[in-house]
Amino acid sequence: MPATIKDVARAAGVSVASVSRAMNGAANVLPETRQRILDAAKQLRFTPSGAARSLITRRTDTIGALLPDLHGEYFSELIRGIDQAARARGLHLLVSSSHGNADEAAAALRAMNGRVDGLLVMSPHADAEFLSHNLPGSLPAVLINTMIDLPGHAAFAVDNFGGARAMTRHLVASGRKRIAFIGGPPDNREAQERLRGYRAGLRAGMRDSIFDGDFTEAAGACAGRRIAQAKQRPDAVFAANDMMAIGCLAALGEAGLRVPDDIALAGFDDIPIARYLAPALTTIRVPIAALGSAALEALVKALKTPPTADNPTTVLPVELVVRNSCGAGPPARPLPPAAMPPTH
Amino acid sequence: MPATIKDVARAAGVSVASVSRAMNGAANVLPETRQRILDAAKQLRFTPSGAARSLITRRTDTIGALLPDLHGEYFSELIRGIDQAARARGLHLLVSSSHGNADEAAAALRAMNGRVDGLLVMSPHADAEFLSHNLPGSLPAVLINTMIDLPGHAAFAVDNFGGARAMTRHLVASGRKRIAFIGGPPDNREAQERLRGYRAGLRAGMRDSIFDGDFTEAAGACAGRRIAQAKQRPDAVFAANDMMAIGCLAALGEAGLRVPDDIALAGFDDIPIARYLAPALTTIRVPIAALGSAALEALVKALKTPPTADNPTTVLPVELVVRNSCGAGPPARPLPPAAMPPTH
DNA sequence: GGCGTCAGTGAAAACGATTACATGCACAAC
DNA sequence: GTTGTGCATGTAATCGTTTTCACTGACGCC
Repeated sequence: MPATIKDVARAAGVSVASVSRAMNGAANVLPETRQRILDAAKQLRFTPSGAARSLITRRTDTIGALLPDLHGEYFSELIRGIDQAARARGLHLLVSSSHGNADEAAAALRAMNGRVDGLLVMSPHADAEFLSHNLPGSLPAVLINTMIDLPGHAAFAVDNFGGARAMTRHLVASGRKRIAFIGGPPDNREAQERLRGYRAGLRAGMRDSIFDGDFTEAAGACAGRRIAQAKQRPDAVFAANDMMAIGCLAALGEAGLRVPDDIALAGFDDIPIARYLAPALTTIRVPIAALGSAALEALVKALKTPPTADNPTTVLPVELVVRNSCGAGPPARPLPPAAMPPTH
Repeated sequence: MPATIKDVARAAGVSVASVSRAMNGAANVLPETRQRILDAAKQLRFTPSGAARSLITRRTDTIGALLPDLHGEYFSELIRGIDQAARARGLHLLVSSSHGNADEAAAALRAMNGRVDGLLVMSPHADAEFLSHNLPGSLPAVLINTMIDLPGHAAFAVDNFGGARAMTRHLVASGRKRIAFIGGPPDNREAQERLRGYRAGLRAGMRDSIFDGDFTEAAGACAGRRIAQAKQRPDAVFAANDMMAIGCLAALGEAGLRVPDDIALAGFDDIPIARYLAPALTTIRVPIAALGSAALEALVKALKTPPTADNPTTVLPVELVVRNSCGAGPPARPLPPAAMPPTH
């Protein structure tokens, strides 16, 4: 049972009001009294209860993040970006993840009520109807990587379409004639956008050639094997994400194909592994951490001026990173980058 | 302004007590009344305030995690393990990270008071004195990766010493004669333990050969260059973590040395990149996610039976993963693993 | 000396839930 | 008819803060 403000008041021989004033640095407290209170507080190891405080102040200094999954690089980077921006603002982070179905997601959403000042929502279940039914009260929320437009809520996404189109055009421009595409999960928004971008990037007259995938390495390997055995073998493969490109690379290697000489390979995401592969993977760099930061900044803004009527979905630009796996990259192996902070 | 329990009570024509009972599934509520209340609640989109509720129930169903840093694989895996165990227990996660100094860490700790039921602490500042001064009240806490023994708190760590010793012994056993070690930051607990393990693993009579490092890729490259030029060149390098091994590998390659023929290379951590390097990196697999899960489980236990007097620091075993970079691994490139869940 | 000003402090009302206790009612038993 | 029992419901206390308002002296001014 931690000490309460009453205990401190009693110990210092003052009222709880004075303790509150002294702790929060209000001006109108006699220096001597303040010192007495502070001493008592320190001795009792008093820490104000966040629950009680936020009940009355109606602020929690916490923002909630509803995330789909905690696996892999993507999440790690995203939460890093969010945390960085949050810390700069003195905000805490309440995370909730991996909701198998809409009901779980709804429960998570409701559990956040009264514990957070705003919400960052990135969930496959977060369509307009879901949110309008389950968002408690008028809690400010910012949407991440969802293509829906919900009035009153800002939204951020990555330019999956533009990136995929740029990559496809790059492969076309470097002389590849038959470009295969390994797709992501059919119900995944980002996968859909990347597929769309791939199609848009093909030159008029080029036939598309699509292999099923699900963003996993195993799916990439499976597609790679099929590609290696295809009658009219493609001379380039564009995987909808880097993990599938990795799996594909292994399969192509097993089939005796050389990358990039026999066949070019490209991915999407630029996960850290990408530059260490042999050959280093040409891919699209996605500013995941920036996505998180931008979303949080927007949320903070929405916290101050609640009802921003319009909500343009902000699309963050991506960057084509050309490495060796498509034959057009720098010849040498990558040099180590500038100093990085220790990992742990 | 979200609807409160009073609004629901008024709408349903009952008292707040009945609303509370209906919402929490208490038995003694007339089915008809309950339905009326539930309807009103749904229509008003009522969600109980977490702050108010936890103020009176003295439970938050949330645990706080005080982490040193959010960079890289290590954190990502740790929080994944924590989250997984937490979700299985119906607990939420409040994360706080990157405290440059002890004061910031203390502030973060105090901010958690009243918002969490227990604490997972992994912080360079978390020594016995810091905790006994700043841990609010008698908040249950579990320590991660700190070597201190704090009465009343369970602690978990990874067997850095045993792992480093096992790796060194493996290199010795495979015939390497001069084994160099690239160390981590001198003030880092884990780095110290790994260095100790390296020394313990050398055969009697072998001289140790230590190069400074700081867990970054750049430091590994720097050490690699010095190693390549050494008068009595080592025939094996053991880097205190994988990132440094990666940097070292690049530097050795630039110097014209072949791994593992001219020189063996080993790392520590088994980050995902490790198996994709050319050659694939021999390393020590660290069960980071399991570390997080185990710590959370222990915390949950401490929540139920508060004052467990004894607190043996539980050391989680690590695993030697032999790949090609030390010359003793399997010849082929790794096959893709079994299916993995999508990353996003 | 009476009176307004002001600074320091305390008393008490919030905040939104839970829950112990009281109340009222219906029904059965005597 | 009185009383006891039990159930559904309401009343009010409670959690630990912040904050408004009232109070008390001290002080300066006329």
